[in-house]
Amino acid sequence: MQQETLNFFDKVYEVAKLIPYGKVTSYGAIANYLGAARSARMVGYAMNGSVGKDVPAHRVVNRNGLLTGKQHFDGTNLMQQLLENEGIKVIDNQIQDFETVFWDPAKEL
DNA sequence: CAGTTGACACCGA
DNA sequence: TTCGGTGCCAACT
Repeated sequence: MQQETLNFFDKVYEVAKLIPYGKVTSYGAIANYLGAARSARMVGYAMNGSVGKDVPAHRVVNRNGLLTGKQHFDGTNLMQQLLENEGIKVIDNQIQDFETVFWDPAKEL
């Protein structure tokens, strides 16, 4: 029952909220699922307003599995702490076994 | 209304 | 192989 009245941002929020516990995805994967593979940057932009949207932005990382958006979080290593809290190994802002915890919306959905 | 920005991704040196 | 620069697309100022 999705309304196409949703903007690109809202669509990103919807997908982000679908990310299962202990899993992560990439901006490009979400953009690809939305049909805007070249708009990966927009996905990150959308996450900027994720606060108050119940969107687990900490589960969204770049193609390299690197916590590039960590800086946008409240403090400093909050994003990394959240991921580790879900069982995801993160070392120096880099997700370990990225392929193992990777969740592709276009593939799972 | 027009210009700049940006939590990325890809290509080339 | 590592580093740098360019490209894309929609939102934000």
